[in-house]
Amino acid sequence: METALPKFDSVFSIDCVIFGFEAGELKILLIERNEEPFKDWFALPGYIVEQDESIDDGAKRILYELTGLRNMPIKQLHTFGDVNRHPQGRVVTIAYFALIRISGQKDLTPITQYAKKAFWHPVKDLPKLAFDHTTIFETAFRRIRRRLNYQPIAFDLLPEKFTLTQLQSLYEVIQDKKLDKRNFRKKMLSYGFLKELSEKQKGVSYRAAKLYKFDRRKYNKIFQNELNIQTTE
Amino acid sequence: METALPKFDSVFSIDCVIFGFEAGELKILLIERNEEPFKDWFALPGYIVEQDESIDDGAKRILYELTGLRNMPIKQLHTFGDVNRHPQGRVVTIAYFALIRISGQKDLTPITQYAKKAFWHPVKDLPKLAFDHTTIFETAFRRIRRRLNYQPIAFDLLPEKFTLTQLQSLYEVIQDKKLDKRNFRKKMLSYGFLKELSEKQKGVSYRAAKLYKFDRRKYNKIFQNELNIQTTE
DNA sequence: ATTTAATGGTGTAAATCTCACACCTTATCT
DNA sequence: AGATAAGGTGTGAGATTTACACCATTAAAT
Repeated sequence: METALPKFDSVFSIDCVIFGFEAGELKILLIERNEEPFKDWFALPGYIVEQDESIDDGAKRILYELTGLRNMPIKQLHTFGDVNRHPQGRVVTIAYFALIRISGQKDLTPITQYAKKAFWHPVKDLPKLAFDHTTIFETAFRRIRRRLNYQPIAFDLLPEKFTLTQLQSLYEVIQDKKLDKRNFRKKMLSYGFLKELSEKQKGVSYRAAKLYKFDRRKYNKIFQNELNIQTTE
Repeated sequence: METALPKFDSVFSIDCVIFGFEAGELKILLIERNEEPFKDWFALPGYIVEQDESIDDGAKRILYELTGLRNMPIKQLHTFGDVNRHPQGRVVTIAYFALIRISGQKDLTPITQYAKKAFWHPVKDLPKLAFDHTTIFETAFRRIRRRLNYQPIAFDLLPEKFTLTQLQSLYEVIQDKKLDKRNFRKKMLSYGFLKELSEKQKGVSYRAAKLYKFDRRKYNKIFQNELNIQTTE
């Protein structure tokens, strides 16, 4: 038996749901905890916020310390504040989420001892997570599913240069439904914010596809008039 | 000079942005504070959460105590956690919002001494508010503006029986643009969730309009298949 | 009784968007 | 050369969106 853990009196923590896309699968970042409670469990990267940092800054710092990912473009998701969500007392957690390129990231090395490791795990077939982290994940997943329809978030998950097939399969994975190839391409290209490159895909054992880039400047120009693109929420 | 206020060490508060519609104007509920800091200022109804209540419960309690409104259907908006947003120390605030019927509410009497009074104020021409409450309001307003396009939130603001003109003018006020009368009516009626009553408007000095009701059961039946209607976020 | 003022209530046609649907092309591998 | 695997393309039907103007009804004023 271990000694009782200290009790918290009203603290806030951050938990991050970081999405990535790799090998045709949507994944999130998990850590393996190295601390009680829930020692050795898998969990979302999260920790307690300091007194003298904003929650946004804290979220970035915590994500960095637990996973080695610096300065990620995270956004606030939702705050979870049930009385008994944390066994050590009153811990209200502010959840953040981000969609990032897995490919561009070096290794995931926790800077602190609180996590043994950090790793990508497919969202299909997630293990049981510590605390109420499964609920937090589900909230985040619902959010990006909806948001996919009105914000260009897919491009954050893809490599800088991507094929239309990759883009389509990402949409299919997030929304869990098949899309029609011709209609999908027609629509995507009609927006006018995809830049066709002269390069082609490499290293595939079949006809190589054209590569495209997302042109954010054009996107902003096109959609600046449409009612309030939300950027921080 | 007054004595220094006590310093807070990591507490959470709730602030509520409660929208109403009256006399053709969109309004929110404000209180006049009766406590330092910002004594005598106008502010969103808000206070500090207790140790033993969830943030959702706390939000309902606080709204009740400050305005006399019981058991409102509030939803979480966003959490504001800049370090210096509260002069007394670290107070992270979780903002909630709701859209309600002004007409059905009795008087707004604060139960606690912390507010001198509570009252409706048009969102056009809001006064300077305490803390970062202006920012919180703006976030809430952006949220409902967007949401109006995909959720039936307008009916929460209207009386139970309303005319199509009232409904249209509410849309126009929230989105700050004129809509075409024929197209608006055609579309609203095409959804099939408005029930035409046999009653007519009363007490107007011109031709009385037909009254309608929002039929939530029908709405749910019609939209149950459409990807995840978000209810709690 | 008539007029005025104010809002209620209605339809159509053009343009755009959405959706369903199938085959040839290109590159690589054997 | 043939097999394999994905790349890439167009059309027509139906639904939705948009622009647009006039008569009807009621109460109040004269």
